[in-house]
Amino acid sequence: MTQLTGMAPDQATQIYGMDDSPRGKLLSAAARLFRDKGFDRTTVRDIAREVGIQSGSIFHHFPTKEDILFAVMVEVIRFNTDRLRRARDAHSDPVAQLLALVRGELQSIIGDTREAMSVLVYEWRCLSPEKQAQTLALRDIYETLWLDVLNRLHAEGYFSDDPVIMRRLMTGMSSWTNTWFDQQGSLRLDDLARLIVRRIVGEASLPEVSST
Amino acid sequence: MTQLTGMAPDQATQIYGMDDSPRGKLLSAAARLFRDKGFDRTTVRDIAREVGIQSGSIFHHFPTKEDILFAVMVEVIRFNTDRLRRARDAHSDPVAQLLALVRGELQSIIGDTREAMSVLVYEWRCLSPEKQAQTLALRDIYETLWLDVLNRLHAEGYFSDDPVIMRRLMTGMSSWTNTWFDQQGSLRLDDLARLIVRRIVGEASLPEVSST
DNA sequence: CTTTACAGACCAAGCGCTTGCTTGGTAGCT
DNA sequence: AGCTACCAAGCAAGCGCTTGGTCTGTAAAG
Repeated sequence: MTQLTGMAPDQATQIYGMDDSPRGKLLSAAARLFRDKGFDRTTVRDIAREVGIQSGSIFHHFPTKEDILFAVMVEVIRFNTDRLRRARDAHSDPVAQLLALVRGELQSIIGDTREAMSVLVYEWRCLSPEKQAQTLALRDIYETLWLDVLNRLHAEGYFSDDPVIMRRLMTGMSSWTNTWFDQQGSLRLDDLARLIVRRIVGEASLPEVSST
Repeated sequence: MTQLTGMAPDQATQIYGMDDSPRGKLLSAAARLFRDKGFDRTTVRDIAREVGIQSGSIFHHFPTKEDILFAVMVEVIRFNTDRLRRARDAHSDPVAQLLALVRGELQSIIGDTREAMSVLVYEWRCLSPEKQAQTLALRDIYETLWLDVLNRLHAEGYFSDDPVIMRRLMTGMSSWTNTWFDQQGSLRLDDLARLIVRRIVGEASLPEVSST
């Protein structure tokens, strides 16, 4: 009666980028719990209960609890790097590209992958140094996407300050939104994205139409 | 031989705003450990070892481990609210006031109280709901300081967007600096403050002289 | 078309260790 | 005499993880 594969245990509260295999469901549940209670306060028994199996059965899928956290992080970085790459490639104008990047990042932070993203920010130090290094390598790819666009904007005179520092200020603005942005509120994600871009390129003309 | 009061156990690595009483030393050590390892991964035995006493003796000063975390947070909010109030009162021009606030906040995040401040951001959910509410009340006072100045700037036409949202973007930029700012690096804290203020009020004239 | 083999998904029980915290008592200062 | 600061020992609970076994679906072998 309790084969996980064949049935929907509670609701299929599944996080984007994670499939509906036993492993994927485990990752979705773990991501949500890690976000809500933190990695350390989440027990393997919690995760097991959420998915509907015994705590010991977790270790049929992952060697350690830390590996679950690691898998969540790797999965979400990969997924969002892809998303950002697609968003950028949809435009040629660098301002439009920056707007697309911001929109994509906001989507990941307050949209479909918000659980896993906030885990990425807040549970970083729960990883062993080796796994931290591996995650960092993936993050570098992600950051290169940003710096390419920002460097071009800088070269074309859209702003005068150091692009690296501008990116850091943007990261701060974006990642903090997970503490206050209300999906139901009157501020639309797209408007917020424009607001942030305007902090960087000033009141220069922003394209009117929006696209994915 | 091991009375904590009468001797310096390691070095007096003491955090601003916390005195050199047994309680104060405990809080300083705890803040640093909480920052480095996180609240949950820090054991009362860790804190005790750092201070040079037995783990059980901790509970002569605090009823529970959570109360240590709570005390760290209350102490640092109080200290930094005072600092910001003084910074604001040193100026009458609203742009200069905003700059002073940003400088003060950066000082708290990457300067003297950086350990305790990052605990405030990252270990928030380790508090019980009641204690969270108490801390929130203190934070409201802190935030009112900001909104008063931002509202005035808004009214005087220095920027056109919602002051509340501007403050949130600023909070993000500021708090994120604790992940990247290098005290030894070439970027001075004061320059960073000006950079941030310029994101809000644009290229409007910033005062040249700096003051505490 | 059955039989046999096997791997993936899971259970029931529990081991060894760490954790926050308690208890009962002592040393020194005022 | 009493208070503050501490020690030495240890308890109960919870933790990550292990072990040995069961069930089920799939697929090749006979």
